[in-house]
Amino acid sequence: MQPGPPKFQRRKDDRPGEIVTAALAVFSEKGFAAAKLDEIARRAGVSKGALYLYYETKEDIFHAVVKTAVAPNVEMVKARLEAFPGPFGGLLEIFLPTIAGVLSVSPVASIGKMVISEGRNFPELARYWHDELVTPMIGIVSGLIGRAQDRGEVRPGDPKLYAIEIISPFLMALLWRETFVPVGAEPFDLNALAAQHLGVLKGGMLTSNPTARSAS
Amino acid sequence: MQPGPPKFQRRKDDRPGEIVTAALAVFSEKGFAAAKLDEIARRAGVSKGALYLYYETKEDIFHAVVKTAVAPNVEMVKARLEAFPGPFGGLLEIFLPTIAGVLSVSPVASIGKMVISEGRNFPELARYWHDELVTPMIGIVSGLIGRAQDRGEVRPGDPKLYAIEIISPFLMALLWRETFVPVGAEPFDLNALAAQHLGVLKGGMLTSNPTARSAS
Amino acid sequence: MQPGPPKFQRRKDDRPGEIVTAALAVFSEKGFAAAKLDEIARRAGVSKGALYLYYETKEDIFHAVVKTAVAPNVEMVKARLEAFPGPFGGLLEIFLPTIAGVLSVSPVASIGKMVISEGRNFPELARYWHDELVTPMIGIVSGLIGRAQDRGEVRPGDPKLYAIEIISPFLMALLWRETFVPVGAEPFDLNALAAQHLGVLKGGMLTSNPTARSAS
Amino acid sequence: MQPGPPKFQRRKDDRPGEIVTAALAVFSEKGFAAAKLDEIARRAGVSKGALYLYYETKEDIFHAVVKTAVAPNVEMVKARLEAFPGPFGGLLEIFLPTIAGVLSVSPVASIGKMVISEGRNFPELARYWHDELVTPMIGIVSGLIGRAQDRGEVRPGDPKLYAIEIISPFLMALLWRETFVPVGAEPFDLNALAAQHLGVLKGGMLTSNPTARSAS
DNA sequence: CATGAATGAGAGTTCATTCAT
DNA sequence: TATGAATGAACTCTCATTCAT
Repeated sequence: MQPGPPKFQRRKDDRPGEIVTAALAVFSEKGFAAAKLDEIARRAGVSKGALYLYYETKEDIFHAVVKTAVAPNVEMVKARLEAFPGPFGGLLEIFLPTIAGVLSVSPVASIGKMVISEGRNFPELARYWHDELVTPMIGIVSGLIGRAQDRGEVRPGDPKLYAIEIISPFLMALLWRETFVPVGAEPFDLNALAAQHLGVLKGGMLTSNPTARSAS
Repeated sequence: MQPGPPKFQRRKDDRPGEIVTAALAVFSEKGFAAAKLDEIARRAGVSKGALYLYYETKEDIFHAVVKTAVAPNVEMVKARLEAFPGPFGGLLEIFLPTIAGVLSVSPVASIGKMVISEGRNFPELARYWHDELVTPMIGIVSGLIGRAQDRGEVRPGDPKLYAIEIISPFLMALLWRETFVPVGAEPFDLNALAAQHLGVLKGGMLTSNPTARSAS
Repeated sequence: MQPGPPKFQRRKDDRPGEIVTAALAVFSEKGFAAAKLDEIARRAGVSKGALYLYYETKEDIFHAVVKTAVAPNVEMVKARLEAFPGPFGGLLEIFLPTIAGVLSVSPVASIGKMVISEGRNFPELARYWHDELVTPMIGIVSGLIGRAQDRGEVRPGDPKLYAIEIISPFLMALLWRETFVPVGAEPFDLNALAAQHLGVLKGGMLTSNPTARSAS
Repeated sequence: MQPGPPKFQRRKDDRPGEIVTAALAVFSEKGFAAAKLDEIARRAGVSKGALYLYYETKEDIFHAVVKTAVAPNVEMVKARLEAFPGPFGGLLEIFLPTIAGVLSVSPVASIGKMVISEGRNFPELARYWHDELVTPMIGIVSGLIGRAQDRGEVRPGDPKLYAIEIISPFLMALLWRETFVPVGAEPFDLNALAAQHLGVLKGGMLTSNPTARSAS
């Protein structure tokens, strides 16, 4: 009789992390309701009962998954954006490809789609994302745009709507990837999108003579 | 009271239509899994058993709902877009506000969100939408853009990506409305968005001298 | 292929009654926690799911069972007791055997034991029984005793404590039957108990000269 | 500090006793099924796993609790009762208040209620209590009554039923306290009950001239 | 066609019990 | 001995689907 893997396994305190990782995968594949705790447990390598050592309910696990994506990101992005030295056009040149890259690898994308999908049934989560991630992000970008307008770099217009302009093609590409690529659609080339989007924004959002700004 | 006509045959007997209408409301409020057939039947004014006289399963009803939005729209939009006489810039001027208007009232918006939300669990639906609605629409717009590029009205670049550029802010506004407005967020002013978006596209996508080269 | 019993059976409105009857049996045999809905359903001849067409939760079924015993009894007993024409001693002669008889056949006995057993975990039920059954009953009996004292038939003393005296041997016999008889103990002869109890009460609670009462 | 005695051997190491004490509290508050081993362990100040070093199963702990109450009591009570010198009436005068006192403080009361509540599910325990505690007690009292009858102190009648008469009001008061007092009912004054009960028994059970026939 | 009571498989959750440490 | 993280069987409850009427 081979000893095989022991029935009871390690009991580390990275269990919550493993569970959240497994849950993220299952929730984002199936949605909240269709996700089975059995499968989350299996993928996390624990028994179903073990989930309840760390989380109170299925919904609680879902909350943990959604909140995972938020905390570490906002401050870092804010710091990097606000520390950028050059003009707004230069910032776009740097950051559009960065967004494209982040969306390709980060779980933020999957989680964002989950928030969109399940927001109606979990208003607290929608509110949490709105308050903790989306509003701050838009605030940061709007602020940068407003200051760029003061400097004459960006045309007149509502900075929030400009922020939407900047982000929305990436959101659409993300949803495309999650929705239509699995059924055979061609995925968008995020780098090409970033490049072409940069062109549109330079031509349509920035002023043609950025040197006209009041203080050089 | 004549015994001739059987009572009054109370309505056009558009039971399937009534069921789909009720189902659209419930599915878009709750999502597929959380929608109860009891509620759909109640809103449709029929018994739960009656649903099964017209549809085989819950999923079947969902399919019917999703397909509803597609058929009548594509051909009409295509006809109107391709019949537009003026230059591409003029077309944008007309159609951006139209898109804004349609998204405000049409069920296409709700259904689109449903497709995004539930696509993973119902690949046939994702494929159906992709094949029947999204791809044709993008094809139409890409075609217009391509011809406008031939006429020198639109800058060089991938017409499909330009199509994304055009649509994506409206998609984002729609998702914003469905996701964050219910938890207290400010909705976007779709008309203002259309106006500002038009400005960006004119500056960033169109050429400044469209008549420059009539034939390439 | 024999038709056999149809899979779906009658749908009368005496289902609640059948369920409560089955539930009474199971709850009183096993206690609340150890009673399985599977068994209640099986004994009621319905599926597990059918229970939920009539009751919201297991606890709800338990409530229904407990309340069953109360309503029809109090008023009837009160009427009969208060309509009794003769002296208190005669009333005891009639009613002690009656109590013995009722406890032998009525579900009140089982339910009473359930209330005692589960009262801690279901305070509402304890309160309900206290308010609706026990307190009224004791009130009635105390009232009779008080008036008998006024007539000089019953010795001085707290009428409520006398009421306890009257009832308690029957309660004890009931609990004996439910607790020890199933493991082989000899059951009490309720009639003999009633007779001997009557003797004790006549000698120890009633006055020796009932004719001394003020109004004869 | 001498290295001799190993540390201080912190306590008498009466773990089983501590566990039983904790378990008594939890079982009598919640009943068997609703009692959680987690809570017993917590109250006993040990880990959940430690319970299994001393007892095989939850049921085993329950057994230990129930048996606790029995052993030390029977012999002592028997000795004291049988050593009582005076007539039966005098014995009642002494012992009724004693019973009242014991029921107020001893865990026997709680355990007795547990046996009543859970007896159906644990027949061995019912049998154990019946055989080891209840039957002996009733035997002792019946014997005393029988001898008192022989001495002409107690009226004719089944001694066992007289024993029931004597005890049952206290049992009822106990169950009242456990069941209805927690939901707001007035508790019985056990001393008043003992006094009034004594009066009833003297009048209804004892003869008026105990010395009449010394030997029958 | 239409009803809605009834079904039963399947889900989330609990908790006595086990075992690696 | 002692711990407490981990297990997994069992339970209550839900709801899409079916069928007697």
